[in-house]
Amino acid sequence: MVRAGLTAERLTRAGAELADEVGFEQVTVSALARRFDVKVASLYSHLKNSHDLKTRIALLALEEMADRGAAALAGRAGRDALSAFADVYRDYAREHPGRYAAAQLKLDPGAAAASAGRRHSRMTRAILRGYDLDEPDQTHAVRLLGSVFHGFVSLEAQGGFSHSAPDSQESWDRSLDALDALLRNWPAPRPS
Amino acid sequence: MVRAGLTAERLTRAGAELADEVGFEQVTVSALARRFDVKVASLYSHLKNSHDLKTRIALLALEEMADRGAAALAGRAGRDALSAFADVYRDYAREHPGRYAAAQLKLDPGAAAASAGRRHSRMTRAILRGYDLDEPDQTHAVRLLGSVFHGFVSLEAQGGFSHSAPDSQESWDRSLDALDALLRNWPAPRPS
DNA sequence: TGCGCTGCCTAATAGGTTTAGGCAAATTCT
DNA sequence: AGAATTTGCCTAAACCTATTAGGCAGCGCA
Repeated sequence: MVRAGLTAERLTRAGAELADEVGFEQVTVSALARRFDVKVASLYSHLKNSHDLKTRIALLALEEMADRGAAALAGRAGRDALSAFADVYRDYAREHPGRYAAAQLKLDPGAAAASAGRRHSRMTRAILRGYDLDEPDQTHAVRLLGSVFHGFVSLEAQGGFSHSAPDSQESWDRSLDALDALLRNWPAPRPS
Repeated sequence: MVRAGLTAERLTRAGAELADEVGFEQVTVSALARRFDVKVASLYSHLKNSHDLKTRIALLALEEMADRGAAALAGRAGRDALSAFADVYRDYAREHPGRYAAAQLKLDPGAAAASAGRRHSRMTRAILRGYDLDEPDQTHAVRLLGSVFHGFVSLEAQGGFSHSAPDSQESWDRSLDALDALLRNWPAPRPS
């Protein structure tokens, strides 16, 4: 009986591929076992449970996006950096829809702390170095940017923008123009 | 044997409550049957299948949000309308996390057409009447607003903004300030 | 060469999904 | 009212996923 050579890492990678193929929802310990031509129970020596698998895929996706983000930011600033960084999320979601969905998993505090979440917010903050914002406006802007990136990408993936003109690519470009203009001219809190 | 009086509508409403209580992921035909103290198979005269149930909950959530949105917009314009409308999504997601999650379900074309999706985009467009935007910028702005609303609310729900100052409420207010400023001063496409 | 650890297996339990077919309650007709 | 019919919930069964317990064989090392 030849051993399959299972490890948590290989399972996670295969799980990520599976997610991209059939959707993150359909990622199942059983399907993964089938893919390795192995009995389901065998996976439980490497994974705590199904949720553990999903969490690992989420962490992988967050790392991969962070890596791409870092590469995109290298040597860029201002609107250039903004655009390149934003495209990282959009492109990643298009190439790896299952992984992107995984990254939206609500992580428990332990996993969240071990995740690339901090890298993401640090990189977003780095983009703002090209603009003139002090705390706490910088944090507000980080959150706004994150919201736009995630919101646009996920509405687009949901099909929210399809079947209606103009092309969503155009809206993406113009939204980034708009964010760039906004960051260059960040408004003071309005008097309440 | 007393009849339970099941209907698709009652099941949908109960499913929505269940979603808010235990999370949309955990909404299951079995759990719903338990809640009505009825055998699982009985639900299949009212629901095509599990996916049908989820779709109905999603449609309900979209309708409810659209209703609230319409109420919020009545008699308001400009920044007031923007703020009230945005709060509809955020408040709804906080009051009804399971329903809000349901509303993110990717609908098949049939369901999407029958959904309140169009109402949502028409209302968002109505907000822009308080600003001076022509097509196609209006469409771009509609999409950007939708992205911010959904993105912020869902990152917040995921816990993305917790455990770090400042309060996410503040970022929400300032983001709306920013959007208001942006819409008042929507930039032309930058020369490429 | 044999010892032990590790990795994958069999077996079993529990719960969710879905279909087929039955009986009784509710509704309609005479 | 009583009979006929429709409808609603049930039993039964097949199948899938998740998870745990315990077994045996291969591989690494002495």
